[in-house]
Order: sequence, then C-alpha cells, then structure tokens
Amino acid sequence: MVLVILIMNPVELFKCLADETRLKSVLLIKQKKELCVCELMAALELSQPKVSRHLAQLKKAGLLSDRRHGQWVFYRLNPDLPRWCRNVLWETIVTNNDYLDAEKQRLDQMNDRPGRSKTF
Amino acid sequence: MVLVILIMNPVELFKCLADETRLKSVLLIKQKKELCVCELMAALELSQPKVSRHLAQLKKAGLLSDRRHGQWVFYRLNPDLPRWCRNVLWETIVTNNDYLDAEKQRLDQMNDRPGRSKTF
DNA sequence: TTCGCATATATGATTAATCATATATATGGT
DNA sequence: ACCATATATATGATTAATCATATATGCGAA
Repeated sequence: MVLVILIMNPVELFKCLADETRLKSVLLIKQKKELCVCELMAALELSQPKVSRHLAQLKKAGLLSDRRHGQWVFYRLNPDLPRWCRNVLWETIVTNNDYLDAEKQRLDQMNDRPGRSKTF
Repeated sequence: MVLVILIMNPVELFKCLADETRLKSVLLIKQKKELCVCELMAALELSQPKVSRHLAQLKKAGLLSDRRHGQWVFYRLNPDLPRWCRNVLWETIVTNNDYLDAEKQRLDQMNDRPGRSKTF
C-alpha cells in the first residue's frame, strides 16, 4: 500500500500561476485532460523551449505530471494535486470563461495533432 | 446610481498572492476584517517600509482598500473585489488553517493595538 | 493658538535578487 | 537520420529590499 501526500505551499501554488504562460498551460491542460508540448506551442503561439521550460517548472512544483507516448510527452494535472488547488483552478476557469478562447480555437484548428494511446 | 465593476485579471491576482508578505497580509486582513500597517508589522515581524510597500501594491491592484482613522491607516479587502477572488482566498484559508498561526498569535500578544472607531 | 516633538505611514533612490527569454546544444525515441 | 522535447548558458527585464527622507496626524506646553 502506498500513501501519497503532496503538500502544496500556498505561495508556491500562486507563484506557479503568476505567469501567463504557466497559468494558461495549466488551465488548458485541466480542461483538455492532457496536452503535449507541441499542442501547447500551437495553442499559445510560443517557442518550444519556452513551453518546455515552464512545463518542467510546473512538474517540479508538483502541479503537473507527464507520460511519454512515442515521441510525445503528454502533461496532465498531477493526480495527487490537493483538492484545494483544483478548486482554485476551477474558480479561475468558470469565472474567466473567455480567457482561453483564442488558445482553444488555435488548438482546434491545429492539424496533425498527435494521437493518444488509450492504454497508459 | 453608481455601478462599480472591478475587473481582476487572473494573472494579476496570482501575482499579488505569489509573495509571502502579500499573501499573509491579505489572508490576515480577510480574517481580521481590518488591519493597520503597525499591526501587520507586529504580526509578520517585518519592517515598516516593507509592509507599506506591499500594501500599496495590493491596493493599486484593487485587492485592498484603505481608510485613515486618526494616525492610522486601516486596510481591508476591497468591497468590490469579485466573488471568484474571494473564493480563491477562502479556499486557501480553510485548507491551510495553520499557515497563519504564528502571525495570529503575535497579533493577539501585541500591546497598544490601535482602537477602531465604529463610525466610518 | 502655535510650536515642537512623537508616532504612523508613504515614497524616492539605490542596490540586489529573481525571473523570463533566446539561442544553441543535447537527449531519447522511432 | 529525423522528430519531439529538454537543458545550458547568457542576457534582459521585472521585482524586491534597504536606507533615508517626507508627509500627516496627535498631543502637550508655552
């Protein structure tokens, strides 16, 4: 039996969310369940190193987890992320509905989006 | 009739909360309803300019409002602060109960705390 | 009332630290 | 080899801390 406890210091959470690239990445990932670097590049219109660096930071802080599938690395919310952190994200999303409109549109219009395997 | 609308950009909110001095100030103020600079100095054990600067920043961002009463300036949450911002603060407080224990204790032990006027 | 001083808070100026970005390079999987 | 992603280094930009000083109020004495 494994007991996983992820402690998220309040300031650490807010530092993660205090940058537009990181905030939009997290909110998009939460809504789309899972996104890879190249999808975020397209949605946010940002360079690969920039996206990658911020995702690494979010993963290090415990906000995200990743899995490799073929040549892609998919990021999702860390399943062990405390409830209160999810609630903060939820509050942010429902009240700022249109905040990610452009990004979602770009994501939908992206072609050659990598396929997910159902098994992981 | 006056219609007040305060728009709070998500990133701006999180930037406000991404610093320990500011986060603790805001959370303490929310719970104590109203605090002046010298009370926060005692609770947080920080210098006067440091507290004052961060409060000014929070006020400028729209998170706090202030009123002068005698020689003191009391800060409280901006009454026009959007519901979702209050909810984020609430989530943070209820889940991180002990985060402000030391600060509250110092506040309670502070002597010569300035008195509030009931009329403002 | 006016003067002088104490207290509370704010702000300018400077320095230090932190953070974000770009470019180049490396790694790991197919 | 090629593609997706990661990381190292350098640099620029933003942010914070500190010290010194300024403003504002309150109080008591002349």
